[in-house]
Amino acid sequence: MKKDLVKILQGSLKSLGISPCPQIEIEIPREESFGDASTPVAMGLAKSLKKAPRKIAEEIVASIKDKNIFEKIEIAGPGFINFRFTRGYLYSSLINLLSSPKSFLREDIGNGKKVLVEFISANPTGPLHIGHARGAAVGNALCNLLEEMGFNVMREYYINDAGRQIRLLGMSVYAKYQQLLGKETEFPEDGYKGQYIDEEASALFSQKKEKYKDIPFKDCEKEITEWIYNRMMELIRNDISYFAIRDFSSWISEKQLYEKGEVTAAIEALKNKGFIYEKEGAIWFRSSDFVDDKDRVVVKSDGEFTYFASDIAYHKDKLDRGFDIIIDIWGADHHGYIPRIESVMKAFGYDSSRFRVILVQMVNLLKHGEPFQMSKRAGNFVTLSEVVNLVGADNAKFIFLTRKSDSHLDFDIDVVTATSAENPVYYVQYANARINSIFANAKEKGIDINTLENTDLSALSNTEELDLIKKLLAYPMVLEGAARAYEPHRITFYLQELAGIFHSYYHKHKVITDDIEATKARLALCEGVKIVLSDALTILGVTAPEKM
RNA sequence: GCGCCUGUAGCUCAGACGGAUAGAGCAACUGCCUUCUAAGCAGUGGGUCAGGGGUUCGAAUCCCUUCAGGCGCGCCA
Repeated sequence: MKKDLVKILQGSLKSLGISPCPQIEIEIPREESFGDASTPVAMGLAKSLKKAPRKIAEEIVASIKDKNIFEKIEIAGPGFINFRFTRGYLYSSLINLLSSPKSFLREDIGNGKKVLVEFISANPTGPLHIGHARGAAVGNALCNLLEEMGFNVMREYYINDAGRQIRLLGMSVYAKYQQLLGKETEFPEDGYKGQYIDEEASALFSQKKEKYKDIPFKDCEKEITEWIYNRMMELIRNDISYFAIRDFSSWISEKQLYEKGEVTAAIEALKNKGFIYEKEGAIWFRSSDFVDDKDRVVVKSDGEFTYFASDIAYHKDKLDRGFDIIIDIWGADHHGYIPRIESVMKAFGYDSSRFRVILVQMVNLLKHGEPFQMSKRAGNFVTLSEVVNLVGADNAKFIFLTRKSDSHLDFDIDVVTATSAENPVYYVQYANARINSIFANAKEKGIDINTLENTDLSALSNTEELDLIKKLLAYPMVLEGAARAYEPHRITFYLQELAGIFHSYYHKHKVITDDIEATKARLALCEGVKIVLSDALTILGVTAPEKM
């Protein structure tokens, strides 16, 4: 729909001698009387052409050559051009959707551009929690979306396996293990205290028995941290797959960045560019030359690298791999890091408009409107797997995607588990299940549902049917907007609207009747709805059950 | 103190690059299962878009400012 309109308008503007051709916006007016689609393009041109917008609109309309897909074109308000499509156009569009869904629904805006999306990237020191779950849902959906829109997407998880934290984890397990063996051992001050640590210590014992009994930590540190690291990574991978997040295409280890000398090399590279200096025994990066408000230490005066140093190396590594667009998905509590990483990107000469951090806000877990603390299984936080057990993966993902990622989210267990309209995921899935049920019914009656794309649709004539078709035609625009803005939540809202129109239609009109022509036309419409519902749900990473 | 995010109906939130009379769900109230799934549908009420100023043909949207909430400001990770 948008494609067709833009093409027509471009031709029109060209014949009027307007160049360069401005970006042509198409919107779906919320008011039915304003037509099926609308463009404000004349208003945008008013300034540069020094003419009244309505006058320009008139000229544009007059110069449209091919008017046969329109029932009506009107100029309204301050200068909108409103289009009303003929039924014939709607029918043939629906046929196109049925016969080749992918090419009809997809606007290739990616052109194979290489995109890197890094998300979750939780420290391998424990199970994933509810905050990670939101980032996972957003990252997964965004990757799916971009991939569908023609980008070449790489999904990446960065593992902070080099620092103090992983060592602390090892120490915590070691201490618990010694305690199991009846040896009084001091538990590290900032050690990990979750119950999972106890379990890991028991597992260590049942696997290695008394191997480390009288061995001081420093002598078995390497073995134990490696052991627990592998266990934690397995735990995280399991959590990810339990949440039905698509596999990552790459896992980058911080430790390996050090081992391959990338950290030193990255700092060296910055030094060669003159962005590194020494002060008070430490090594600094001149981030304040760019967008940061102060310079940042990369090597401490005791000779240790800071966490930021490996981040520099990691982002340089991303740049070196030649991505056109680099997206980091972070918890909102890390927003203070954006300027320094942006500074790094700029220091390496990367156009920072191609780097984007998406912040995912905190999740407030509630039950019955009250803050909800779950079992202390993993210390003080709620784990992802517990959430999945409680509310289901589809449910949780959908809820996470019903907000823009940078707004706070109240996640109320009662609301989320309610099997009612309070719960949008069921509402949408239910529409799909109903359609399946209609098809099952049709099949039983011996109606051929395999060749619906050859159906004569002229029986589709009531408002609800035409509205449904128009809504389907708007779907590619939603996808495009969501992809350009990196906002998968727009799809969620669209889905609720589409499902709403369908439910209403379903209730008002019976699909299968004695009128075989009308029945087939309506089945074709249902097929269109089904295609779009399942397409969108798939992008969001949510299943579309056949039956509910 | 500085920076970032948020503030839209009683509640939870949408609002597309500045566009037309500001939207949805829930909650409240009224109806609808002999008919393809009632996890559904139809209807009613509900607003100073936090307040104030500015930019322009036009502002919930952009700029300034005040207020409220959250987060971040380390040679921590």
